[in-house]
Amino acid sequence: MRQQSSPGTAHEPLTAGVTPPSVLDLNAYLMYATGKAARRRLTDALTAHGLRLWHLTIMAMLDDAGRLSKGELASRLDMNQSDLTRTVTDLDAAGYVDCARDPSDRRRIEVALTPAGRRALARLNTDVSATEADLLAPLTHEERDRFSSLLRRVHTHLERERSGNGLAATAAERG
Amino acid sequence: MRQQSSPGTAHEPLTAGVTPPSVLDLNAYLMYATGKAARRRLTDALTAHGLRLWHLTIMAMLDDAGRLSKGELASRLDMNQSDLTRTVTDLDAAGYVDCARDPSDRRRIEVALTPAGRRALARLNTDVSATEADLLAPLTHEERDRFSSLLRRVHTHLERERSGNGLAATAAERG
DNA sequence: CAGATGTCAGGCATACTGAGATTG
DNA sequence: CCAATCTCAGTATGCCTGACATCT
Repeated sequence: MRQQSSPGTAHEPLTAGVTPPSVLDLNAYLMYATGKAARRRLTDALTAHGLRLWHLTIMAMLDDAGRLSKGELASRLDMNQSDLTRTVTDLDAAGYVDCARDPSDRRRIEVALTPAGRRALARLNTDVSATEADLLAPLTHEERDRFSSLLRRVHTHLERERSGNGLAATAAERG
Repeated sequence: MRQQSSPGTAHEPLTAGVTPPSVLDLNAYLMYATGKAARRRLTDALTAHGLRLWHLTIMAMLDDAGRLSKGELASRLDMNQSDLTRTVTDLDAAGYVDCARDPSDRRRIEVALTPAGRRALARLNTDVSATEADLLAPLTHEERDRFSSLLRRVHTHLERERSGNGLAATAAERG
């Protein structure tokens, strides 16, 4: 898998649709393309369980953070409010989450995982881990950690820029 | 990693939508999320020029590879044939590409950039570079190179897995 | 009243599938 | 006839906006 810099002028034998040259110099394109592949694989793994990507993401977030309002969920996941409403409705119907108005501010609706939701998440975890391993197959253990760390910092950066709140840089961005 | 809410059920200081905890342990999610952000920024930069993401991608690929058939284009860009057809129609109407049947195999339609297309691409390049710098802002020069290299390897891996072309090794995948 | 939160309807872009036309 | 290439129609999901209701 040497093919780093110096694409040179040489037209390699052109082994079918292997890798194009300088479009790949666009990191933005690479991020987009690999992200697309990641999404596709995750989606494939989930449809077997009758779920979609956002279902998993929301459940994972609730597992981490506990009870969250719908607005917070949407904001933390960089997700649209209206889409979140629909998706949480699905999860509620499936019995995976529980929705309840915040008594102290009745505008807010707080969402939390149910035990059934936690069990479903545990089942999904197996497939997701496999997907993950598959995605990063060409990297060594060490490289995966480095990659993960860089990704995390970029993600934190983008997350912060999006929600527009100018917080001082935290340790997260320094990895 | 999996575990109900943090011991204190109380709301943490809640520093806005900064970063969630263990959802981020999913590299697949990180790849998806950052890819989404990359796409959004690229798209924003392009709409100012009246183009969409695929328009840029196709033109960049043609700039690299020269004349390509529609099928090859779709395959190299991990794009759907039918979507490619529509997008190339746009580019043709805009005068950015030129389509011609391959005389030696009249099923194939070969596409190439026109001079106008090349000029358009050059104009886009400025905005795309800015987007790129913005995306990777938190990384140092060195880190960007490392990140880029890792991304490239992952991308190549996924690309190869996808279209099990005449390559010997990877016929196994692609379920 | 203004502002925050959530719901709903709909538009556009992307991703995918399948039928059909043309050529080899 | 079969296979490859391309075109077209239609669907599903994701992403986004705007209108509205409810609550503070």
